[in-house]
Amino acid sequence: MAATIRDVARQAGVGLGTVSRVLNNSPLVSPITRNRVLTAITELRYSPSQIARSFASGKTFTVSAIAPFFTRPSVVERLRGIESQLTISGYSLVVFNVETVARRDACIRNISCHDRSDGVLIMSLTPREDEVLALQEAGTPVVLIDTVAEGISGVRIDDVYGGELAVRHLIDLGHQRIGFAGDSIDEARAFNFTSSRDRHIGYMRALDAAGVVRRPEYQCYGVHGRFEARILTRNLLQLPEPPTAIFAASDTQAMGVLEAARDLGLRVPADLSIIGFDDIDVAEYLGLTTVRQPLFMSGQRGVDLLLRIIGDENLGPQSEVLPIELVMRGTTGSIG
Amino acid sequence: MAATIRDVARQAGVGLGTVSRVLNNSPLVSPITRNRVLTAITELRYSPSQIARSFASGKTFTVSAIAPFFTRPSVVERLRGIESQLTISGYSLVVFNVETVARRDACIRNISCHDRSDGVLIMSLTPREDEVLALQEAGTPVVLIDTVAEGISGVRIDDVYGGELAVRHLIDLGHQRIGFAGDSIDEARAFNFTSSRDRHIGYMRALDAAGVVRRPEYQCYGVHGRFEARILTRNLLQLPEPPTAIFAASDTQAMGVLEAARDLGLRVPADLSIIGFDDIDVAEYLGLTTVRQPLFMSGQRGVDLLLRIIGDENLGPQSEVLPIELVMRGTTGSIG
DNA sequence: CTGTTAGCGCATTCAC
DNA sequence: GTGAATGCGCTAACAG
Repeated sequence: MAATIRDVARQAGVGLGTVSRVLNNSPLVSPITRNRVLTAITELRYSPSQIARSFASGKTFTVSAIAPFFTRPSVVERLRGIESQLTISGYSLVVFNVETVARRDACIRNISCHDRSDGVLIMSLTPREDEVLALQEAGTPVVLIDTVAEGISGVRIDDVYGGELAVRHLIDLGHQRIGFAGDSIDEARAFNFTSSRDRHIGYMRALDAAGVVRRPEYQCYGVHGRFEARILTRNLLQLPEPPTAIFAASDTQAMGVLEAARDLGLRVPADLSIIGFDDIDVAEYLGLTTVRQPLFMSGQRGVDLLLRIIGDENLGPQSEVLPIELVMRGTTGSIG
Repeated sequence: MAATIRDVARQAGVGLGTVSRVLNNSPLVSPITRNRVLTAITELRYSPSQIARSFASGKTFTVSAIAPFFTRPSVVERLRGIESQLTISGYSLVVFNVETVARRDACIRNISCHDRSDGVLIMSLTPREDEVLALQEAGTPVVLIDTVAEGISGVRIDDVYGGELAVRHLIDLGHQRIGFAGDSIDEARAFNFTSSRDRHIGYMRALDAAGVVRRPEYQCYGVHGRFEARILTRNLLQLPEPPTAIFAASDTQAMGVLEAARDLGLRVPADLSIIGFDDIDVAEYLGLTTVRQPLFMSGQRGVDLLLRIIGDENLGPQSEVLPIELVMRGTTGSIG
C-alpha cells in the first residue's frame, strides 16, 4: 500500500541507511545522492511511518498533559501555551481531562507506564507523596504546572504572596472588613488542588500583618464556579455588618461576586471593592482588579522545562517561579 | 531497563506467544498458564510497550482533533465531549489548535501523512475541494464536526434552520426591525468557517418568509468575539431607527450585544430583544434566549462515527444531523 | 560518504 | 493449548 523506506531506496538506487540519513537531515550525504533520494520520495509520495520511527528510536515526539476541568479559562489558556510551544518544537500534545477524583488518580497512576509520550505535564494537580515516588521510580520526565511537589520539576507562582498582594491592596485602600471567597475545602482536598488554599493563607497573612482581625464569617468556600461564588457571597453580603471588600480566589469566582453585588444593588467599587486572581481574558474586559499570573507563559515554560529534561535525563529537579503582579482596574476603590 | 514480553515469558517459563495471548485476553490460554503469566507480569512490573504494540498491530489507539480557537467556549465543550468519549473507548486524544490560516492549511495537509493516529476529527474547519480530494486519497478516516464537505463523514446541525428558528421567534414576538451580528466575512472565508454565514442565511429566509424587508444597515460582521460584537452593535443601536431585536450568530457575540445594550442604557428585553446561538454554559446563567445545539454531544457523536469508520474501512461517508431547539429565556420579549 | 546488518517489542502466523 | 518463527518500518552501529 503505502511506500516504505525500502521502496524509496530501490527507486533511488541507494541503500536503506542513506534514505534514513536524508530523512534525518544528516550532513553525511552528498548533494547528488540526496537529490536522487528526494525525487524518489516525491515520486513515490513516500512519507515515513512515525510509529516505526518512534519504535526504532525510542522517542515519540509526543507530550501528554493532564489537566483538570477544561472548561476553566485559566486551564484553557495554559493549554494554549503548551500546545503552541510544543508545536514550535515539533511535538504533539495528547490531553487528558480530569473531572473526577477517580480519573485524577488513574491518570497520574498511568503515567508510569506511559511510553507513548516522551514526557508529561501535570497541571494544578499535586501528586501525593506515594505518587511522587511512583513517578520518580518510573523515570518518566514530569513537569508540574501550577503546583509543587518535592523532587519534581515545576513551573508555578507564589500563590501565598499573590494573596497577600491582593489583600494588602485592599487594606491600603482603607478596607478592614475584607471577605474571602475560595474553593471548597473538600473539592480541593479530593483533587489535591492548592492554589485557593495558598491564596487564602496569603489573605490571612496580610490581615495579620496589618493587625486586622480575621472573621470566620467573612470567609466562604464553594465548588469552583461563578454561580457558586455568587450564591455564597450573597450570603456574606447580607451579614449584619457586611464586608466592604472581597478577595476572590480566582477571576471566575470574582465574576460571581460581581454578580452578587449587582443582585443586591451594591455599587462597585463605591459600596463593595472586588479583587480577583489570574487575570483571565475577560478580566480586562470587565475592568476587574486582579492579580495577574502569566497563564499562557506557564504553559510555554512548562514545555521548555520538560523538553530540557527529556533532552538531559540526569538533570535534577528544576523549579521555576513566574512573576505575578497586581493589576489595578475599576472594581476596587477607597472605602466610603 | 524495563521488562519486555520476553522477560515475562522466561520468568513464567512459557513462550512469547502465550504472554501475548494473555495480554490480549485471548480465551485460548488455560487458567493455570494464564495465572503463571499474570504473576510474572506483576513480579516484573511489566507493562507492554504501546509503541511496539502499535507498530506491530498497525493501530495506534489515538485520534487527532483539529480545532480552531481553543478559547471559544463552544470549542472547549465539543473537545470535552470528544475527550470523554475517546477515553471510554480506550483511545487517546491529540489536539491541534488552529489560530492562523497558515496553521489551518498545514494541519489539514498533514493529515494525509499522519499515521500516528487512527483517525482525525476536524472541527468547524471546512476542507476545500482540493483538500477533500487529498484526504480521500490518503484514506485516513476523517469526521467533520460542525461542518460538511461532499464525500466526508460529519456530524453537524442545520445552521440555516437555526437562524430561521431564532428570527422567526423574534418575528413572532412582533419584531420587524431585526438586526444581525455575525462573524467577519474575511475571517470566515480565510478559515472556511460556515456557521455564521449559514445562520445569516436563515436570518434572511425568516425575514423574507414574513415579508419583512432586509435592511443592510442592520447587519454587521466582525472578528468573532464579545468585544467586537459590543462595538459593532453599539453603532447599530445608534442608528436613527435602531433595531428592536438582534440575532447574534453566537452566544459569545450575544454577550457583546447585551453589553452594548447596557452601554446605551437600553433595557433588555423591554427596549431590545436579544437572541444568541449555541447555548454555551453561561447562557443559562445570563438568562439568554438562544438556539441550543448539543455541543458536548457533537463531540461524542463525532467520536462514535469516527470509531465506526476506523472499524470498518469501507463504510461510506456518513452524515449525522443533530437536533437544535429554541430555548426561551429572559432576553427576548414582545415588542414594547 | 555509502551499503549492510542487527535489532526495537510485539502480534500473528504457523506447527506441535 | 502452547512454543517457535516471521516481519511490521525504521534507526543506529558497523564495515567498507
